[in-house]
Amino acid sequence: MGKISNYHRGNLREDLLKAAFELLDQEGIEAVGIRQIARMVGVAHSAPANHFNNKQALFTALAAETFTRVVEVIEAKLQQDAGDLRGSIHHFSETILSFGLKYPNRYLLMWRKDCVDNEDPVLHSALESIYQQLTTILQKYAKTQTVDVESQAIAIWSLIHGYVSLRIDSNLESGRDEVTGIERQRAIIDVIVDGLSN
Amino acid sequence: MGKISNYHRGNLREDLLKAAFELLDQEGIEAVGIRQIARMVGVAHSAPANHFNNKQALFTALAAETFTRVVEVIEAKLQQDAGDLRGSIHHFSETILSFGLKYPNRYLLMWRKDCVDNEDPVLHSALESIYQQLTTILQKYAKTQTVDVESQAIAIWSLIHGYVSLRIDSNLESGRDEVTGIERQRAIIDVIVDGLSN
DNA sequence: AATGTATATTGACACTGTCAACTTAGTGCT
DNA sequence: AGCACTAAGTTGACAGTGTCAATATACATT
Repeated sequence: MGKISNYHRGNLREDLLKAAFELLDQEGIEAVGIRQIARMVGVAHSAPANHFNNKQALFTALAAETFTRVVEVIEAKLQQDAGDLRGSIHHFSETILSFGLKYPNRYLLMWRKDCVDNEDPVLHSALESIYQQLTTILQKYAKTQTVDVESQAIAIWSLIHGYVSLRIDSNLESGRDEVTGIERQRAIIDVIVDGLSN
Repeated sequence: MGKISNYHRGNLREDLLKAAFELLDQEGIEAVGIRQIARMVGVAHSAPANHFNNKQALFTALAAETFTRVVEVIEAKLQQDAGDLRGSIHHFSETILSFGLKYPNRYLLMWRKDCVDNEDPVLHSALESIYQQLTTILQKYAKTQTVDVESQAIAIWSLIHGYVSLRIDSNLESGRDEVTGIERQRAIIDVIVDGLSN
C-alpha cells in the first residue's frame, strides 16, 4: 500500500500547497519557490507545473485559500452578535488581528499585489465580503450623519489593516507597544468609535 | 572631460542609487537587482559590490533615503501650523498620502522588512520621528481623557498607513473609492477625529 | 618612484523559474 | 481486449539572479 508508483499520486496539488504553507509560515514569502516545494514533497522540480502554471498562480492559490478562510472566521465570529457598535467592531478587529499575528506571512501575502493575480475572482469576492460585513455592522449601529457609511467602512478597515500590518512588521516594538495585549487594541478601537475630540 | 577611464568614476554609488530609484518607480521592487542597475549605469555586474555589500544593503539605502525624505517633508509641512487638531492631522495625512501615491513602490519598500535591514539606525530614528510629530500634535490639541496619547498616536498612524496601503494596492477601486479625491480622505480623517458614535 | 588601497573587471558557482521533449499511467472507445 | 488519447511526472536545458574569489587598474601617500 501507500504510493506504488510516483506517477499519478492523485493529490500532488494539495501536498504542494501544504508544503508551501509550511514554508511560508516558517521562512517567509521569499523562501517559497516552485523547486523548493517540489523538493519537500519529493517530486521532480518541474512537476508542480502541471498544477500551477507559474509561481504567481501558486501564490494566488495560497492567498485565495487564506482570504476565504479569514472571511469564514469573521462570519462565524459575527454570528454571536455583540449587541452594539463597539462590541461588533471589537469582534471584527480581534478576529483579523489574531489571525494576522498567528499567520503573519499569510496575511502579508494576501496584500502582495506583485505576487498575486489581481484579477482573481476569489480574491475580489473575499475582499468584497469583508466590506460587506463592515457596512452591515455600520448600518445597524453607527449614528454619524456627517460621514457616509462607505467612508466609515474604509476608515475602520484602514485602521485595522494598518494596525495589523504595523504589528506584524513589529514597528511598534521599540517600547511603544509593550502593551501589546488586548488593552492597547481596545484603546485603538475606542479612538475610532469615540473620536479624538470627545 | 567626461569619463576618461571607467575605473574610479567617483560617484558610482549615487549613480547606482539613482538607477535603482528609477527602476523601483517604474517597474517595482522585484525588478530592482544588482546586475540590472549595474547594466543601467554601464558598469560590470559585480561593481556594485564595492558600495553595497549585498542586495539587502542596497534596499536599505533606498528605504533609508526615502524614509528620511518623508520625515523632512512632514516637518516642513507641519511648520505651517494648521491651528487645530483636525487641520494638523489633515496636514499630516495629506503629506503621507500624496507621497505614497506619487511614489508607491518607495512607500511599499519602506515596510518590506524582508528586504531591508531592520536594525538600521536611520530607519529606526525616522520612524521614531513620525511618532514624535504625531504625539506632539496630540498633546497640543487632543482632548480625550479616556485613551492615552500613545494609543491615539498608534491609532492615527495605523489609519493613515492602512489607508495609504489600500490605495496603493488599489483595493478601493471596485466602485468603492471613485471619490478618491480629497473629499473621501477628509471623511476618513473626520471619522477618527469625531468618532463613529457622534 | 614605490607601495598600498580603493575601485572596477572577469569568471565561476549554485540557485531560480520556465520551457520543451520524453516517459509513464490511467481513461475511454470500439 | 486492444488501441488511441490524455493527464501527470521526469529529465534536461536555458537565461537569469546574487555572491564570491581572483585579477587588473588608477589614485593616494610616503
